[in-house]
Amino acid sequence: MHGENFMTFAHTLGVLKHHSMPSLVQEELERMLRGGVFAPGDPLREASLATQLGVSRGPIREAFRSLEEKGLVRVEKNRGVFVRIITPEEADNIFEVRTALEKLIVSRLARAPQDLTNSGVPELLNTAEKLAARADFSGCHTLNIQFHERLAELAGNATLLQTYRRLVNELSLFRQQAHASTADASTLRQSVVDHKNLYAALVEGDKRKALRVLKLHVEASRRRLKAILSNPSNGTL
Amino acid sequence: MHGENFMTFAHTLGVLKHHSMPSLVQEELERMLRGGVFAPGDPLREASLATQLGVSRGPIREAFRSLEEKGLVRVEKNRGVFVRIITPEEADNIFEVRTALEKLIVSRLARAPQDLTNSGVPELLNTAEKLAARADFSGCHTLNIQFHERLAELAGNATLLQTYRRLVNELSLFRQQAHASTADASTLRQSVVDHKNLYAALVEGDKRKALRVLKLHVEASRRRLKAILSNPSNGTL
DNA sequence: ATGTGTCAGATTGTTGACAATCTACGATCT
DNA sequence: AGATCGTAGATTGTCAACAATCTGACACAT
Repeated sequence: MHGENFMTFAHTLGVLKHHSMPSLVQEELERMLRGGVFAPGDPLREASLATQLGVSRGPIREAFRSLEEKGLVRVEKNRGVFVRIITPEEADNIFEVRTALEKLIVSRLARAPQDLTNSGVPELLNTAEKLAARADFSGCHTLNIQFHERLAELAGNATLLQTYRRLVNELSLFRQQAHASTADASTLRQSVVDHKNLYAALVEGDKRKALRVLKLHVEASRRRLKAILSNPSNGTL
Repeated sequence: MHGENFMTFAHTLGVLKHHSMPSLVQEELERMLRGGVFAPGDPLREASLATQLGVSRGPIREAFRSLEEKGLVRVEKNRGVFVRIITPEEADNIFEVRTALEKLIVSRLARAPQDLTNSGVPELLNTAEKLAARADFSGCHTLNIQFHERLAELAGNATLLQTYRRLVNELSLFRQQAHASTADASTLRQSVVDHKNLYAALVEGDKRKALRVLKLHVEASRRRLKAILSNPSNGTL
């Protein structure tokens, strides 16, 4: 009880100490953008957001600058900032770069399999498997994304992780825009299988095999992306 | 004469139309950061920069946000923003990611050699060769960087280009910090030779050869980076 | 009808002032 | 002497007001 209070206290203390108002605003806006609160191309009005979030326009404008650099919004001088519209072609570009980074992630991990012990990845995969069986598609999809993110963390290269996150962020914006549902049972189940195979290859330190599994996994994803490209509404990423 | 005036007019018009004050401030600060006006870890004072650049603190703060996201400065709440210090280990991390991107760049170009026609790359390389012969090390080094940048542009993937630029930017900050001189004759000459070989392989569409040349080129760079890592002062990138 | 000019409202761009916080220095106490 | 506290100056964080710009509608001329 006491400890719990202390934890929350320490947490709020940390928030106050390190997170400035603009960065909190930025995080909230990112949540809203990823969550699909805004439609693609929608204008983000400074005044409205300011009153909505209980701050003045200054912090909002600062957050906009970060979000622009992150590729989540587009800024037009004297006109406003808008939710970035990611075309299927751009999504494909982002996807290609992300793939290059994932190759690097897998290469690094296969070279240092000991980093995977006590990483919590097997538990993650088992949970994902259960959720897939239970037909909890949204939850399973979240865990699948977490799997890749976790590997990026474990690769032990901060720049790699940061760059990877940036691209995933942009892709999630596209996913939102494309109304890509995540409710395809066989796709999700296959993803979990791929992930298990990939992880197995990594703990064995078998780099070639890991890269081969990754390649197949990524190609399947890309096919689904291409499918969305040809049929704009309704798809599965 | 008339046309010249029109060009400059159109240019200033474009600047006024698309570049806001904060973005101009940002570009100027980037120039200063890359140019080594500040020492690593130096604080960037809002008030001083504001008067120096003739604007108020608002635009400065907005520019800071972009620069932070770009990885050029570090922001500490209530303490200020500081020129980012890139450790040799971080530089190595950045270098590794950049290498992964360059592989992708080379792969794409080898797959579409027609994009290289009328790209101005051969002229670039010839000029670099002349400058190397003339012992204009700084100029040659600039052209060598332009060569890689040009390839990144020609690869035809906007995300790839943007990500690549970001990493090169951070590395140039490190180069500045490490006092890495660019005045090594044999290194520069070898770089030009590597670049010519790489370009030749690309126009032939020989992907395997291009990747092999790139690998050797990059490994040489990495060796120089490692040398700096062990002997902090004075090195050549 | 089409195009042009003007004007009001809305929105962004910028500024200066004020509040909150940090830093450095010196006074005070042990 | 050394440590601690408190205060003054400097610096960042936030805000509200003002200026510049854009948008859309309406009147007017062609």
